[in-house]
Amino acid sequence: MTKQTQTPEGQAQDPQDENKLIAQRREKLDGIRAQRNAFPNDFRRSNLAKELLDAYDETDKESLENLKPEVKVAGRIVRMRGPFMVLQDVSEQIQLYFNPKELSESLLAEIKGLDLGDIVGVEGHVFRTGKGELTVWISELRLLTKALRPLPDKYRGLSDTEVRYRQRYVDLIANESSRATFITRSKIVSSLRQYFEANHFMEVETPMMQVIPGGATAKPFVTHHNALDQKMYLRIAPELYLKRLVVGGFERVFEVNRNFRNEGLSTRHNPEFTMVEFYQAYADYHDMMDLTEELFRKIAMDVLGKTTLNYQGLDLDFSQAFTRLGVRDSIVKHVPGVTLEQLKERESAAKLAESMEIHIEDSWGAGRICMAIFDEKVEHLLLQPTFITEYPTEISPLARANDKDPEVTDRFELFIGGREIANGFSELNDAEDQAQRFQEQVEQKDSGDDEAMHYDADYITALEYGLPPTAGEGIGVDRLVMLFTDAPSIKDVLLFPHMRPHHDK
RNA sequence: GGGUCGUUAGCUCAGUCGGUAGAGCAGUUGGCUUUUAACCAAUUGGUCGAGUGUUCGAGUCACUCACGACCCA
Repeated sequence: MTKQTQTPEGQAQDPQDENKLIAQRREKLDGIRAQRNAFPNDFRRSNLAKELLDAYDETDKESLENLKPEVKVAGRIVRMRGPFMVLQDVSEQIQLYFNPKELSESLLAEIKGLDLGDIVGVEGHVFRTGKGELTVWISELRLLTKALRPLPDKYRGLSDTEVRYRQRYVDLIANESSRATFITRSKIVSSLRQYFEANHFMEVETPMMQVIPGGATAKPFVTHHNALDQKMYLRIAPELYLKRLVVGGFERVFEVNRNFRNEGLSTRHNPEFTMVEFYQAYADYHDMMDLTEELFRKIAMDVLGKTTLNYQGLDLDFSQAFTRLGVRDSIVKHVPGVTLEQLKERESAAKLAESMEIHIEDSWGAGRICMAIFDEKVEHLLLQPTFITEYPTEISPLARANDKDPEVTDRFELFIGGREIANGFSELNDAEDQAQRFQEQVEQKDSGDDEAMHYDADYITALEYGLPPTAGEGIGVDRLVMLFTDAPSIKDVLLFPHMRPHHDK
């Protein structure tokens, strides 16, 4: 918008901040400014690079010489080699060629003044070079935007992870693999939407800023509404709002959006992350598990064209039915020497946890102790897609208790590659039971658990109007994308991951 | 929060035992002009993350801090 280096007096503000490469480019830009509009916006292209590469894929050199298709392309110059340049647009890269002997002096000067990173509009005809590469023979070229900063290494790209995350725009210019990751992410989200829409789910948007944060056990971010002089929270989950909508009669709803949890950062956690959360009336958690399998297969087919993939060396197959296993059964299966009997009573479960050096609290029941054992000993072993079911009621305050065993709920979590990917359950739709469970959460909060839930009176009121028997689920989109893009860190699938700010600049 | 490793030119990286800071790419100049990391010749470019200390002398050793990566909790 403004010329950063120039004060009104024309003095350089911060000369030592400018390296020589940038200074040279600024000089070129000043020269252009003196002659004409340096940032014209009247060039319109006729074709994307990929359209041309596809259209003439099978056309040989001679046929192209007869056709001489006239085209206009636009994009960023990412490589120069003698009379050749490579232009990169959103779709692909295409080579440009100029013959210095046939060009006007002014056009030759325009080309000579180009730097890597500049954005140009080109007119010319498509031909094939001696080596067979489809190329646009430049007859006209205009600089559309001067790039003031040099690009990373043309061959090795940008590998500094910190710069890749902080300056994603540079990463996207320089690294094809990064572009591919985010294109895949977009396809996955699109595929999700298609699936839910095809199955008569309605997409909705519910509050991201909430007065009572609910729907999950997590620490929220706190903010403040000035006009209302009111404390507000960034949502930790949309769950309670989505179920209000099912009460209202929207029997199938879904939302793809951000949640915010005030936790540490890791290769699996970002403070804001994307979930798709969905609810279906007249369905139970078995239906949700079936739906999940179907959804994963669709996404795999849409994104990869097959139902198998390799994640960080691990072969995954979504075509087979996912294993379904209770929490206790999974412990018995994966931890040698543990019996089902040991896990049923609090006393024996606590003893077992102690022998494993797993920290437990006095207030915890057998179920919660089992979860601690599961988290420590089993979760990371669940590599192939596995639904773990029978979550204890004491840690599932929004889930429907099992009809036969009220100590556990009709809930599941999906694990793939040793990580939690999804969480779903038959919803608790008994308003009185829900009120009591909220009350227990409040007691836990009072006794120091800052992740425990608030009492949401309006949600109870909604349930009192009647929530039809419903099941719901949330799937972590970032972790899903990690699987499909073989990304080791969540930061690789977030365009702008949260980074600690630099202080010394 | 703890541990390990990293931070050197615009980018990617070397830098030996503590003794004048290097390469490739990018840039500049010239040549070449249907190349493929184009090529040939010449050449510019450094607050060695920040700071303190040890030393005659620190990119190098010690400590503190910042940021990042990985592992652990």
